[in-house]
Amino acid sequence: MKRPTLADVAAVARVSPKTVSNVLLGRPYAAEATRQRVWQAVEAVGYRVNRAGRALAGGGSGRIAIVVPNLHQPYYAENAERLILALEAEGLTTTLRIAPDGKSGLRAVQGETTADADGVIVFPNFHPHQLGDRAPERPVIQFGGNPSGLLDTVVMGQHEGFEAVTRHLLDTGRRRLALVWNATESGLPDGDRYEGFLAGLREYGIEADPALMAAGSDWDRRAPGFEAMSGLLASGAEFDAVVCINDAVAVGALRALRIRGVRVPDDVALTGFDDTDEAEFTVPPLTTVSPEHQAMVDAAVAMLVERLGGESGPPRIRRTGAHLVPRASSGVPR
Amino acid sequence: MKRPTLADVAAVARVSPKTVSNVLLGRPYAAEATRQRVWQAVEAVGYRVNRAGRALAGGGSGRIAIVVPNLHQPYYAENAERLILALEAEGLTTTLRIAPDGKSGLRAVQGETTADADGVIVFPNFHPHQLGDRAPERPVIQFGGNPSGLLDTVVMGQHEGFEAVTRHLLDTGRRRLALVWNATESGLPDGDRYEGFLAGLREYGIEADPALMAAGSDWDRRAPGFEAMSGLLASGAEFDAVVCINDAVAVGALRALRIRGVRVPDDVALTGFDDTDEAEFTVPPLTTVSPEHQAMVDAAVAMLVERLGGESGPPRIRRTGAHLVPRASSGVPR
DNA sequence: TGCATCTGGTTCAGCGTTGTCAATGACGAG
DNA sequence: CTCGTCATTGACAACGCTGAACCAGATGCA
Repeated sequence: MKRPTLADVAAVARVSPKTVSNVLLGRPYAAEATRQRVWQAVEAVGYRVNRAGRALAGGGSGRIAIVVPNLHQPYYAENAERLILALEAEGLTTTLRIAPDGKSGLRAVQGETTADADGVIVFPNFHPHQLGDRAPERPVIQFGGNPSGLLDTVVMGQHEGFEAVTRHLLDTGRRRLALVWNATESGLPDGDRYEGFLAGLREYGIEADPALMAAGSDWDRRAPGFEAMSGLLASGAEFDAVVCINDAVAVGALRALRIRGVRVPDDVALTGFDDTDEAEFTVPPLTTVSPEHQAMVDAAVAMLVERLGGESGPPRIRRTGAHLVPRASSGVPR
Repeated sequence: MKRPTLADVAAVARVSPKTVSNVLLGRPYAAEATRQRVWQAVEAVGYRVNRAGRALAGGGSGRIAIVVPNLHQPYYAENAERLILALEAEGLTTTLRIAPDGKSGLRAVQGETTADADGVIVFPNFHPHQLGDRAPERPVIQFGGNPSGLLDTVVMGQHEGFEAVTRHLLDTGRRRLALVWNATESGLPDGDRYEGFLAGLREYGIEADPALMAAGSDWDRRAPGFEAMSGLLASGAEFDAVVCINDAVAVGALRALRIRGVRVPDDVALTGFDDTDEAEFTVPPLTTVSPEHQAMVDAAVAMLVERLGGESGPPRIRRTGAHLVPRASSGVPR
């Protein structure tokens, strides 16, 4: 009982294999009657394309590579899940590639490790300039991060999100806001998130205080969150709120605060960014910003499908919104 | 600049394409000198196999489908990551399939949605008897869960793990142990985990108390953990420890306890199972059981590779160990 | 010396699909 | 009535690779 092929369908529909192929691919110039016969025959024999054959013949594999730094961080896992489901809904199949460092991420984007895919969606962990100056041949969509001008990119509402969370803290009476950040090349915060933070402060006429900024070594939850927060506490700096670059870091920071006996939110308020599942279940639940992940996923998949459909032109940027999700970790002190 | 093919390599090595193929596949009967020439030529032209071609020709796609119910639950995400990396180390590529319910899980195992894979590793969320009575044609490895006798299965140390955690609670003075469980068909706890729990109690001559058992609706962290725990608290039952079926459930339970003002570990001890990343960062950190995930992953991949290598015979079972990871959530009350 | 066997390699066909291009037939225009 | 045109379909050759079968030369053995 072998798997049926195009020829089997063709025999039943009394047309040539090529015509079946044409109908399946939605090519024009196929009489309505033929079209129907073919689809019925497909049903009848239970045909499903052999991707390998199609790929060999030049029709594309229908496979998309999703490149993530890891899966143990909820942000990546949750969005990988959304992407896989959204791509499957488009009839595309997926392959997940783990690229822990910038180098492997780059190789994946450039096709070295993703040769069997028609397109790539990448969570960037490399610096854009490493891409060289020309775009890759296959469609590559960058999911989040700062746009480089080389790749189609979905940009989340980082600026407005951080502005909102900053204002929220100021609105609720906090005044000395610390920052727990990822390490950057310059050693100082930068990018849209920081700009949003500054914009929030500006509304209250407050200056950012470098003494209240701690950078972790990585985006991983433990290193930057726990250690950076511990360092900040040890420095003796005084603050009544902590803005973290993301939820993972905030979870680490929360633990550091706890160990030191600092009460959240009574002594300091704490906020994250991403609205991952775990944020709802920390103790206390974490105030965060929802970057509207589903909208990001939809935008990424839409751009990819357009590119696969032959759309050309310069790299595009799609922006999605972000909104504050206030929870107890930034509650008003008793 | 097309991608080089076998023929290109063959031209450089001055042999036939087939010989190149043989060398690449590690076939016997190839002179050492030829072998070397071929490998050098491969290097020289930068050849990498075209999987589509190989798959079409019957050589297998080298692709393994990993079937998980979801990725937002850390247990699945973390192990999917380990599996992907382990499989890549074997030169296999992976495709992740999300099967939220038993039905889709079943279809994935039976090949309906994983036709392009040479083998499958599945996190079971279906009942074994649904498989019918004959094993699938492709290698399928079951990762965790209860062995059915139909699939190669990696069994984690559930019994010993739950026995250990139960004894740990009893050793530290707890006496009335509640259970927050997943829903089963019978509505009562069952399986190795429950047996382990009972075995632990038995050592202290304590009977399990049905009034202290709460079943959630799902394995997802929110439903069973939070709701089941809330229900148990509302029932007025008295207990000084809570054994949860896994970390995710424990995280939900922790929140329910917190909301009710129950202190952990002062009023009640709380334990999980899985040793997911988040267990280390809850407040307080969660006592749990490590099922030695890496050993499970290694066993699963080893069995799969053996099967791909042509090994036949009846379904096998590989058991891995488990050990207690004591943390503050089961600390001795002050 | 003659024949079987082994070693190292080749030739050929075909896997299932699609692109190219040619073929068929109907139909309207001149 | 003939020809050109258009809509529709089919024949054929690839795509890159591997299995089966085969071949040439070297070796072993009686």
